Amino acid sequence: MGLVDDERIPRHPDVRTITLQQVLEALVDPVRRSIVTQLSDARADIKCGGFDLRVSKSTATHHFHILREAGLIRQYYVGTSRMNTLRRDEIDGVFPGLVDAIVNADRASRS
Amino acid sequence: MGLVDDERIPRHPDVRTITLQQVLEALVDPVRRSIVTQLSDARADIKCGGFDLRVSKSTATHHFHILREAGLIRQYYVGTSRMNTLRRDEIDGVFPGLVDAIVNADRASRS
DNA sequence: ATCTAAGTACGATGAATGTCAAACTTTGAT
DNA sequence: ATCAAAGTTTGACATTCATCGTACTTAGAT
Repeated sequence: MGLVDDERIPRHPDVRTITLQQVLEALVDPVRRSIVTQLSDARADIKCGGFDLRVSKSTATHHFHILREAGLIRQYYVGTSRMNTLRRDEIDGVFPGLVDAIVNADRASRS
Repeated sequence: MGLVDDERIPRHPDVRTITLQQVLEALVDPVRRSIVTQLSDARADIKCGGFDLRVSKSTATHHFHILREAGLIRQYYVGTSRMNTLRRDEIDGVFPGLVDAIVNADRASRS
C-alpha cells in the first residue's frame, strides 16, 4: 500500500560529521555527480531506478551508498523502492555554495 | 639575476578546454587542495618549494603537474625556482563560484 | 501461494592513483 | 671550475576504486 517503511532505513551521518573530503570524493565521480544534478533539477524525490544512469544495478547501489555516507542524499523506503532526497540545505549550512557551484558547473558541462 | 625564463615554460591548457572533471579530480586530493588554498591566501606567487607540504619533492612535482594540466595554476620559471599562480579569474569565468566554494570549505575544514 | 520488480550483498577484476627513492638537469653562487 | 639548490624524470609499489555478474532478500501484485 505505498506506505513509508521506517524499519529498513539505512544510517545517515549527522550534518556535523560531514567532511569536505568525503563530499568531494563523492562528487568527483561522473555517475554520482549526475545523480546529484538530477536530484537538484527534480521537484520530487527520485527512486534509485528512476535515474538516467548507464551502469548496472549493483554499481548504482554502490554509488548511492557512497552518496549517502558522504551525507549528500537521504534515503527512505517506499515499498520495494528506495527514494532519494538531496540534503541541500544541510550541506549548504556547512559548506556554503559548494553543491550549487558543482551542480551548476555539471549542468554546464553536459550541454 | 632573477630573470624570468620563457624557454622552459610548460604547456598550459586554454581556458576553454578546462573540464569540470579534471578540476574536481585535481581538487579531490588534500595535498593539491592545500596548494590551491595556500595560493588563494597568498598575495604573491609562490615557488614550489615555498609551500607547506608533507610529501617528497617528486610527489610535489607530480601534484603541481596535475594542477597545471587541470588549468588551475599557471607556472613560470625564475632561476631554478618554479613560480605558481592561481588562475582564479579564468576558472571563475567558466565555473562561477567553484574555486571559491571549495577553498572556503577547505579553510573551514582545517580549523 | 506464486511471481515479479526493486535493490542489496558478495566476490572478482582491471585500471587508476598517490607515494617514494634514485638519478639526472639546470641555474646561480662561490 | 665547482658546488649546492630546485625541480624533474623514471620506475616501482601498494592501495583504492569503479565495474560487473550472480545470488539473495523483500514487498507488492496476481
